[in-house]
Amino acid sequence: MAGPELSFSKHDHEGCKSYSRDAVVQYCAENGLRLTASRDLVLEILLSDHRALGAYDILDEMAKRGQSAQPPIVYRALDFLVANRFAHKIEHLNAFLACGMPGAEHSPAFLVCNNCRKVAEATVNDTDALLERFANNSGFVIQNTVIEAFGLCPDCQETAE
Amino acid sequence: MAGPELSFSKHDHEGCKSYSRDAVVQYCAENGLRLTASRDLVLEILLSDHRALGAYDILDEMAKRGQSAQPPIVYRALDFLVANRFAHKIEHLNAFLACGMPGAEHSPAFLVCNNCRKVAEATVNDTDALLERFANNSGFVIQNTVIEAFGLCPDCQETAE
DNA sequence: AGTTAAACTGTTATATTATATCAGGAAAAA
DNA sequence: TTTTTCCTGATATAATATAACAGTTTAACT
Repeated sequence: MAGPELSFSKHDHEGCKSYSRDAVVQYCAENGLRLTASRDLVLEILLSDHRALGAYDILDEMAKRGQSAQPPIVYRALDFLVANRFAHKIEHLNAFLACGMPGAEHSPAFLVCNNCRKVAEATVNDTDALLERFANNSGFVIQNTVIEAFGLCPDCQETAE
Repeated sequence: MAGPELSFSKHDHEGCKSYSRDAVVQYCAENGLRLTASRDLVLEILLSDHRALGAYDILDEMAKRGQSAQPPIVYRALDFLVANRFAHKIEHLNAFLACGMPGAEHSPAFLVCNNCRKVAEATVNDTDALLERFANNSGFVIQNTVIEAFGLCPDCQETAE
């Protein structure tokens, strides 16, 4: 397993955001995808923190920014972002976050803080291999995986003490 | 990873059901838990197949059996069954299934068929170890995991051909 | 047994998450 | 410039899940 395990650490988040957004813009250009205004806005909101946001949280944030919209706008944007791996859904929370390696073919795994909702993303080749082995034993063919671990991030462990 | 990878194979399902239900009854007796009528009914419905059912599917089935009820009845029963590991939730589907090793302390992983919704359950000590290692690197403490793989079971692969 | 406390049920209402549908507009392709 | 495709805007509604509260059953205690 490998990945930019930065989410829980202090880091240059402005750089982090612009790096990710640039990657999305480039990927769209190379693949004939349209990063329209509403998609870009939702992406921008997700990129503002390494935290999982519900669709209606995003709607609230859009309203705060003077760009209020109806649910289908957000869900369509999220469908686009998730389909192209610019964002991921945390199934257990029905919440979304921006991807750490936008566009790249990968099977993500997540560490999600139960307290602050911050999320660290990693790729999970080894875990995948393990699931693959189990699947092969049963003759099952895996198409996609959901791997989410919940617990406490370093900061929230301290707070709890 | 190990587990009773029977779900996709033909097997003595009557035996399978009664084995599981007996295990639940015994566990409840040993731990002062009450398998009340509504909990038992929901368990019975879940045990009828190795398939994930939505809460409202369960309500429909209760109605068919002349035991119609309101949503809170089912959600409370599911809360009880899941809290005591007699059932699990497939997060990606918002659906539930009976546990293959009721009451036993375990971190389950699932293979879920996208076509027929059948589910095989396994325990994932190795995968857990892997997530643990990643978590430890980040100073994250895992409390629980969601591991779900989606794809095609052997039968549905044949059908698709 | 009688009393109390705890846990469970039944019911209504409502919150939360997500999608169907359809008219219209912008962008790209032909 | 016409056509087609994709995207938006808006309304309505579907699907999933919980809050709240009165009443009942069960268990625990005396």
